[in-house]
Amino acid sequence: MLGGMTNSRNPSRYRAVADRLRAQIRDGTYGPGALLPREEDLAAEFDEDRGTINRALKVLLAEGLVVIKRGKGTYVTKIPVIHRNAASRYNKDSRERNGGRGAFDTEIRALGMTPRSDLTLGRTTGDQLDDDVVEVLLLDGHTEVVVRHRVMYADDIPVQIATSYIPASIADGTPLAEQDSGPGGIVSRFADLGLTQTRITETITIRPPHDDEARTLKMSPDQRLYRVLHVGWAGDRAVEATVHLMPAHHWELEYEFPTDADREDATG
Amino acid sequence: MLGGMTNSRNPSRYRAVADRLRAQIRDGTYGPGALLPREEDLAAEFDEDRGTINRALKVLLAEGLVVIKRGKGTYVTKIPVIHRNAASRYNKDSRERNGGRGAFDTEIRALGMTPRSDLTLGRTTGDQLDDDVVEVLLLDGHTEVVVRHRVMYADDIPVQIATSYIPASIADGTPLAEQDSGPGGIVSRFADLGLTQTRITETITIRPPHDDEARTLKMSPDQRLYRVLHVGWAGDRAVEATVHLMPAHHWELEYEFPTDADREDATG
DNA sequence: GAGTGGTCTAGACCACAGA
DNA sequence: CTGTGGTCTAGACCACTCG
Repeated sequence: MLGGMTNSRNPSRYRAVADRLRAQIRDGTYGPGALLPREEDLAAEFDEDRGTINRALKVLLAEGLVVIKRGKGTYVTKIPVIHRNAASRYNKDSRERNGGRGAFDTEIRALGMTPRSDLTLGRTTGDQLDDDVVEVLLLDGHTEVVVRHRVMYADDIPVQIATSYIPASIADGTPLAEQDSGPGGIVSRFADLGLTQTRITETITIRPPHDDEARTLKMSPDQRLYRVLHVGWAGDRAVEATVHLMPAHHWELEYEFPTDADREDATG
Repeated sequence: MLGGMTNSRNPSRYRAVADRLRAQIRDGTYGPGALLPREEDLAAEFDEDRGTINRALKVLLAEGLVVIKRGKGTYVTKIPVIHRNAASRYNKDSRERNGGRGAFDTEIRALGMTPRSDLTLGRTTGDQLDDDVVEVLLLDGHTEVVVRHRVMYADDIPVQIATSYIPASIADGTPLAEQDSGPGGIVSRFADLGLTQTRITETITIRPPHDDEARTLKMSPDQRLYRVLHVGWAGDRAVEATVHLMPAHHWELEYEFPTDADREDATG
């Protein structure tokens, strides 16, 4: 009575268990924040080996549906999905509308949660940066960049790491190199410097977290994060690059853009 | 000699094995398309149990680094990352530049691969559609929509499912309801109808594939796909919604948009 | 049928949390 | 010290591929 499968839909017992638990989470049997029975009890309930249950819970963990606390138990995830609208983040109206708070604050408050963020300032050269950041900022081994490293929380749960890189030649002597970048965020500061960002590009990839990122964001290695490389352009010059790391299961990303019929280069 | 860990970086043996194999894939020890040794041999090589090796390979599978073919062996993934630029896809210049071929063709040919796609036409009512599609197209239980379902391949490897929904009231009697939607893709057809899409919104989420999607895209349930809900707006009316499903490890998504300083509603 | 991966089991030991 | 999850093992059986 080993191995085997029930049908083609559920190739394995642990996936079948995962499916059943997932359904129970969705239908409210186990609501947000609820503590699931311990694995041994689930094993008895489903008449499976504990190993099978453990594997099933790993599936749900990878999907971000549960949070497993070693030594304590397995809980249903609390956070709703956070919506990030890229366009409105960099829209002047929006920036001023929310009273000088950043876009992140708005996103989190929209969910009735409390935003918080920790900022660390630093500087470095291209050696230790991701290749694409180096490339877009035209860095060589010597050029220094100011690093603004932010860890963002919603109700004390870490939901994003955002690291901005600004060439020191631009940032030095401005609020960009200071702890408090002032109302409206750094985009407004660039405008003050005469470096109005007219164009934004964002490149999205998905990958597992590195060890340090997993620690900071309290993620399992089986979970995935969005890596968004955000670049602000003043003309053809990249004046700022920011890498956003967000647990994929917590976020939904939205983009909005005009087609060429609506742009200056439209011909018809 | 059971359990245990080597250090805090590699909490478990299977992850350590995964790390070593990942490194070997990156450094070319096992190049694209290469066949890895069978699990039993890897077990001997790393002096681990086969179960541990199997678990390590599952990690790499979930990351999309290997393709496991039951009964045959485990191979290093061949496909490079495909780049999708949302803005240029819907730019008239680009559409005409590539000789009437769609954006997908361009994306795949840019990698030296051969694109192919299968189109299935159908129609349905809102009942069976995703909630967000129903909502944006203002569908009720009766309104019919034309469904254009495409499965796209690169060198015969499935890399995307794109399903477009167009209200029948718009599509009927036009090429939109036909097998061949004509040069420039359906966006050009909308323009012909006087429904020039002036604005696009795309909403991105990550999730595991459903069973049928996993089969079509040859994905493991542990892998993830991007779900991009693309909506074309003519004024305030959504004239088309397309759901793009793409294995996350195969794709990189790029967006480009002007800041308000560059838009008609700019005040300063 | 032989070869390869997929999974299950049952028991054991480790690591972290908390009283 | 107890409770909970994390992992490893060794063996066994199943499923898919190919000759």
